[in-house]
Amino acid sequence: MYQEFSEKQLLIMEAAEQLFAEKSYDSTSVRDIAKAANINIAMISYYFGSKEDLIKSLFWYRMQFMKNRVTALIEEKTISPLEKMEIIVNSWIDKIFAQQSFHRIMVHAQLNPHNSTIMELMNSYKEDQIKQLEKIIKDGQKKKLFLNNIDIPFMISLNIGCISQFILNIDFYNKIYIKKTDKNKNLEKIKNNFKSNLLQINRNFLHEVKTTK
Amino acid sequence: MYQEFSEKQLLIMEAAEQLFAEKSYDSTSVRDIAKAANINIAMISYYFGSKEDLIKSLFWYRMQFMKNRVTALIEEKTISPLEKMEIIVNSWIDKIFAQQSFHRIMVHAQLNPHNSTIMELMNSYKEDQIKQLEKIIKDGQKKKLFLNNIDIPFMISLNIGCISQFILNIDFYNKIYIKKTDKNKNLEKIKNNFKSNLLQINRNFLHEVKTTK
DNA sequence: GTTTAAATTAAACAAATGTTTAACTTTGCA
DNA sequence: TGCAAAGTTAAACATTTGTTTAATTTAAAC
Repeated sequence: MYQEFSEKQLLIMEAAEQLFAEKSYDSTSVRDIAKAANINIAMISYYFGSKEDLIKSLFWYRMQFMKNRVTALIEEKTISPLEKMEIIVNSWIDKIFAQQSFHRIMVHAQLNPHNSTIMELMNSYKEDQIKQLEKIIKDGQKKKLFLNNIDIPFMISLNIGCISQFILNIDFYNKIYIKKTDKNKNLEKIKNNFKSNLLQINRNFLHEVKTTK
Repeated sequence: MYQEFSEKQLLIMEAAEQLFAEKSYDSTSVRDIAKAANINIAMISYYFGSKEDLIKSLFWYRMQFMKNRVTALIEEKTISPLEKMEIIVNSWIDKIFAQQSFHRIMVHAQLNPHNSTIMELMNSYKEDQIKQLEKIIKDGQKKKLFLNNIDIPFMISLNIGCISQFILNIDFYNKIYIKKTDKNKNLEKIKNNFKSNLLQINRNFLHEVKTTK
């Protein structure tokens, strides 16, 4: 199932995405979307069929970007399992940072699943993520680089939860940083800082020796 | 501002809580609540004034339970900073596990803030949590037990995010555990397992030496 | 320039929403 | 027993919701 979207459709989808992220799907009316996209209400039904089909299209569209295509990387033999893990975690952070609005909508959809199509898209995405990390960890365990008693479900909820929480409260944490360091860190700095922290956590958990500083 | 609730009010609030957690505040109609609580629609306005005031009351009621009263613990001199940190983190996990439905509503409210009263209740709760952890960490640093360059905002998003993610997807992770260990762990076991994992993470991050096993 | 399809519009539609009304039952107390 | 307050009810209220209609404009093809 491949789908192209016209410019007009993309315009509507992007207006809807912003509103869904701000006020949730349920609290956003088609009239809100029409106003934001500067189009007539009827155009939403005309182009997508219904409000429900609009968010389905949005999920389908954004998921293409979110999905990782890293099966080649995982099989790669010149890169160590630890480096692979770091590449995966980094790509998670990059993608979620790049798609903050959509990520909010995803969290919302996960919290209150009201559409099976969307759930299926998200579950397949989640399972992909888990399989990636799992393969790498098991490979590292086989090579005696990682501990054997790693709690993989925990490790995944640790990573996903931590990234998610940080994104959803980025303004809040930025405010704390300003209060502490007395200067406004820009987003890129915050992101890199976050990355190195999370990677350190993962290395420790996998039993890499801590590089004291 | 102290407030008591009658049995009837509690009945309505608990029915509403369940529905809000399942379908979100916006997707739950007063008719849904009335049906679930087995009362007439008008009773919600009668007892609470409005649907909005109902959820405000619910927040006020549940927040009393969520709030920690541990200032005494923090000042306590016979308990080490590390032990204090573990007590705090454990109490977070216990409380969120005990109030899963309400916790979902809190996450929702955080994602889509639509009421300033609720936001204020939640922010004061969040700030309390942060101050607790911060005091303990700074005390540990002064006593040379913890590293000095601890990123406290990161550590908080790590803990809160990880707990939150785990709770919201507990069915999902339980399914993974069943697939892996081939037996259904009960909730208490899962919780204790989660606790020891998260505490280990925190100890590592604070620079405690890893207790290899 | 005419014709045909696509795009756009304002208006209307039924259904669902939160809240209020006004009538009634029940309860507690003198 | 009588009475006032509290509790409860079904019905009605005005809005808002997503969607459809039917008419009109725009665009492209011949």
